[in-house]
Amino acid sequence: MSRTSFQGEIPEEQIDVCPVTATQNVIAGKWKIIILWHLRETRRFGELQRLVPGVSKGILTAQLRELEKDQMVHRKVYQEVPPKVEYSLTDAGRTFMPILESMGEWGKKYDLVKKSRDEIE
Amino acid sequence: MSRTSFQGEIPEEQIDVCPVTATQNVIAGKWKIIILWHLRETRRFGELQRLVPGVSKGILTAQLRELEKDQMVHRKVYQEVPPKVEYSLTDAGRTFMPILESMGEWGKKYDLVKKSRDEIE
DNA sequence: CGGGATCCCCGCGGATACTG
DNA sequence: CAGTATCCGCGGGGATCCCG
Repeated sequence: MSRTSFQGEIPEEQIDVCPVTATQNVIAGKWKIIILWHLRETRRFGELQRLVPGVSKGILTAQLRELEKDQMVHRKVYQEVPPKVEYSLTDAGRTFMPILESMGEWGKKYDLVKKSRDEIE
Repeated sequence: MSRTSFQGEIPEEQIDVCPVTATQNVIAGKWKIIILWHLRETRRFGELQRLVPGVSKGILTAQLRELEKDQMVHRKVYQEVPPKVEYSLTDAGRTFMPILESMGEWGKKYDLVKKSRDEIE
């Protein structure tokens, strides 16, 4: 009777066995991809907020904290007044850059395709 | 009638000028990446549901519909009983495959790094 | 300047039942 | 087999206020 598993039930050991899903989990979050993108270069917090249009402080902080926890982003605090914090990519974050660049390239071409199709319709 | 000028108005499509964000919008959705991944090969609906552990029929359908709308996935219906539907990648979907493969590769290495760090702590 | 703490909302995802 | 239709809940994201 306990042999049948319900939808949504996944054996613990099989969670994240798929590398693609593991990656998905890291970049899941409305702003994470664009944040990582702008972190090609070291950025200060306020700078980052200006670069990512539409995000609020609170959410930007939250997403950065998660990226930190996932060891994608490094946070450097300068003990001075007024406060200064710099965000940069970790090693793991840097190895992800080629993917982000590919996504950028793909996004450009995808946009062109979509627009040409929209003109037809 | 008073035609409102374009001053101050931002055309919808210029909001997403950033190609990376455009890509983000396409793959946003809990299951889309792993779905696309399994669509390297043409798959039937039920097959897809077995390959993506944890997703329900309804949600799987919804995500596939969105991918269809974004011209990433093609849906082929065979008019027969019992019903048979095959999903495959469109041209746009196929051009996205290299990125998914990179994500898979990255996910493997990322997993190793995380596990080695977890052992230390 | 770079946050933390709260409150709130809505929309995504999940469960179940039904269908051609 | 491959879906719809419907209800529901939860949590991610947003707004606002406060703070060192």
